[in-house]
Amino acid sequence: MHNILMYLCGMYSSELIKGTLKTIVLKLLSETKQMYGYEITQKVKELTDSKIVITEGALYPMLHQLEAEGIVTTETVNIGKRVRKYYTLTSSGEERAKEKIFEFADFINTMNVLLDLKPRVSYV
Amino acid sequence: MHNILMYLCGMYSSELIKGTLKTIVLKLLSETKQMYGYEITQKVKELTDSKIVITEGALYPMLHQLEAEGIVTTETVNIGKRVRKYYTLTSSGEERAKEKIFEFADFINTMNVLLDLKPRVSYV
DNA sequence: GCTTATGCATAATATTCTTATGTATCTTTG
DNA sequence: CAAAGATACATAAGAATATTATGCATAAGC
Repeated sequence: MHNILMYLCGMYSSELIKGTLKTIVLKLLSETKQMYGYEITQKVKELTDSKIVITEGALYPMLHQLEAEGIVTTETVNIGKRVRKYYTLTSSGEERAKEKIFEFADFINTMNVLLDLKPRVSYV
Repeated sequence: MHNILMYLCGMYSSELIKGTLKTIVLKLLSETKQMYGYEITQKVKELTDSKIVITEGALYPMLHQLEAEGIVTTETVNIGKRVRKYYTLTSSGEERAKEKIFEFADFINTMNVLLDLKPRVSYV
């Protein structure tokens, strides 16, 4: 279904989203301090009107990777009989988040030039 | 080298570029009517100050795929004893190019909201 | 009670790119 | 004039990153 409708029913062809997951996660964590996986998926869905939907099969391995790299630390909390795993940026993680967001803003500007889109994006 | 320097020496972490190759190629073809592969790699390098460098290992298979899908047609031209393969958008290819560029502009806007970047990008 | 939502996780597969390799001609430069 | 670099195509092996499918378990809504 490669027509105008696909943009109304809330999906990008998946290849575009590829590569932005880490940036999105780091941005959310840099704003909210502490989030758990499921919360991240819902927040992204909400903020993008379901245009970007993060799958759990992509998110959880990514979070584990960030933890292994020392970008985030985790805290497991019991909610009734269920478990919630909260993720928090380390100080090096906050640095990494800034870099990633700056990089993305710069990338967008480059793409705008290439595709004749306007105007430029700034991240301050 | 995850620091500010990597943005000056002209490289994005490769995952960002992933997914944008088809959009870039279709955009260039929609402007220049007729281009050959090597020309595309050089044009992108030039327009982006070497920030985006398309590798041949990615480009040629993509062009072949576009041809198989009827998005482009090819014309082989002899330059001396060498061969050049020119690619031209079909009419359905021109339609596809517009869709892809529109989709990307929309994606950028969504990401801007998500990442608190401003302002919005418009493609008219 | 049954369905949906919440919440974690992993494995198999698909997609898309990088890196490496191969072939061949043309141009520049010491 | 020989070597190096640029031009021009192509494909294969491997890496990275995502989707889809599956699994388990508790909580909430109807």
